[in-house]
Amino acid sequence: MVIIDKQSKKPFYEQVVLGIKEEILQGLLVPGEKIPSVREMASQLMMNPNTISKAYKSLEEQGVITTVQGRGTFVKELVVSRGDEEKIAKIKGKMLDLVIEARYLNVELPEMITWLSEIADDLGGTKNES
Amino acid sequence: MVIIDKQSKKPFYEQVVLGIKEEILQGLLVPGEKIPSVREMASQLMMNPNTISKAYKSLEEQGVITTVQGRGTFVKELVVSRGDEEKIAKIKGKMLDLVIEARYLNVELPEMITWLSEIADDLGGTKNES
Amino acid sequence: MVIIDKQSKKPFYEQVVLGIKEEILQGLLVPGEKIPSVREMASQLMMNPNTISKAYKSLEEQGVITTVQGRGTFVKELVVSRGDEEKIAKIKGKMLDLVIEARYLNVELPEMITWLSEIADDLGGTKNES
Amino acid sequence: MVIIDKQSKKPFYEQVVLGIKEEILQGLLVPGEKIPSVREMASQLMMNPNTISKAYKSLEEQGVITTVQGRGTFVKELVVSRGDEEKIAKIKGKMLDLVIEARYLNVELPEMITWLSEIADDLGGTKNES
DNA sequence: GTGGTCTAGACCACG
DNA sequence: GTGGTCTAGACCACG
Repeated sequence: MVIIDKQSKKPFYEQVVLGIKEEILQGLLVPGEKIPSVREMASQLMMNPNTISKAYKSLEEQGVITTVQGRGTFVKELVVSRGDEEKIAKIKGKMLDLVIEARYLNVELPEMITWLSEIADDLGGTKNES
Repeated sequence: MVIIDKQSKKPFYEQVVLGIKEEILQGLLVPGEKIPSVREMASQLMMNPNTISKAYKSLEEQGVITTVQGRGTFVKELVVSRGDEEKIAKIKGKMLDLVIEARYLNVELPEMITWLSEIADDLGGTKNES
Repeated sequence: MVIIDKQSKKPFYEQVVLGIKEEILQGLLVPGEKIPSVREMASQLMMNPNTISKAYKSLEEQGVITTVQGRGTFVKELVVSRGDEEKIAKIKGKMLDLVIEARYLNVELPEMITWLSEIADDLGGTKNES
Repeated sequence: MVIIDKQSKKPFYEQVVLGIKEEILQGLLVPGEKIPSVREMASQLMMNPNTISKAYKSLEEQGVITTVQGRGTFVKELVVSRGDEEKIAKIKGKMLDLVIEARYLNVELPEMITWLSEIADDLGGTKNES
């Protein structure tokens, strides 16, 4: 169940997108599985259906889910193909920003590596076999 | 010299803030050193002085630089004191988001650790001696 | 309702900041309560929205209010944690300045203590129960 | 000897004005005493003579010192006559601002009264007899 | 409708 | 010349 932080600066729809991706990586959602309809999800999370719709559209564009008219929305096979070097560069850039901010909070490299490992554990190991 | 990506989603003033913090961590700017005036920086980066002013204000609030009475703006002594656990938690959260996105680009943990190390090198190691 | 003294040397946005803090301490604004939008406040006080925005930003950085995704701005739970000795020292310094000026207006210590008490009363006593 | 904090936000000339008033209240400077010339003071404090000049002008307008052409600058008799209710109201207003800020740093009334007493002691008691 | 960002341009105090 | 404040007005993302 995706959790929305209403206090967060991150837009709701982005939180939904990331939350679903996280559940897939964790194996809580498996390929082929049906996810709640826009309206169901909206009422579950107490949010505006438009917001959920926006999130689902984004996930569909990213190839993470697929919508079948009148049937529902389903998790797609997780195929990740290395390739978009531009997107990877962006992530690296964001990582640099995080490291800069962390330094100013007196957090050093070894600790950040520990964080990474913990996060990777949370997501179910390097290889995610469901 | 701070570089601004006019295409980036990140606000200009935040890019300036991060850019200056980066230069300090790299030792390119040292405590006591004068940084360009608001107007100079604005013309260098082809931006409005108000935008630079906003960045400098933010840096001052964060204790990174200090402004002296019509004389200019200076880099402060770098004192980082562990403490703000709330901010640290936020960074951890952003790290999780990055890892999720990275996974979908087929980037795994070992590679991200390598990135971290490279970034840390770029910033001059754990202890930054100028 | 915050009152702005257009004659004052104190910047408008600082007056707004202090005015809102005062209303919170007085219990006129309670945690969770929505405060007027930037535009509303601007038109109420006959000021430019940018000025109000600056005040709200400052209050948010100070942890006094919080902004929620296009929904508005809300008063945060009032948590004051002793700690920033540097800021406390600054206030002490300002108090010294006030005492010096007061002396030159023939106002002595007992009278200033009376003022303090009156002010504290106005703010609802030591413990402010809403 | 007046001390100037070059880091302070308070204008240099105001620091000089307050510093001299403080020394008079403390009895370190007594009526009739000659204070250093603008140039002397400027070199002592390592400041621009224009800044000292501005401070002396302000003190003269306030009736604190008097300048005799070719003779020098002297401390005047300390006559404080209650009267300017407007100025007193301003000080009260600033006191309110200080109390608000103090509250947000978890400093309560009794502590502020202690501060006041300490400050009054530093200035040589309620009645300053030299 | 909400706040966030940015530009343009003006005026000000300080040194 | 320096930064600080303010207005006016524009455009944007989010919900």
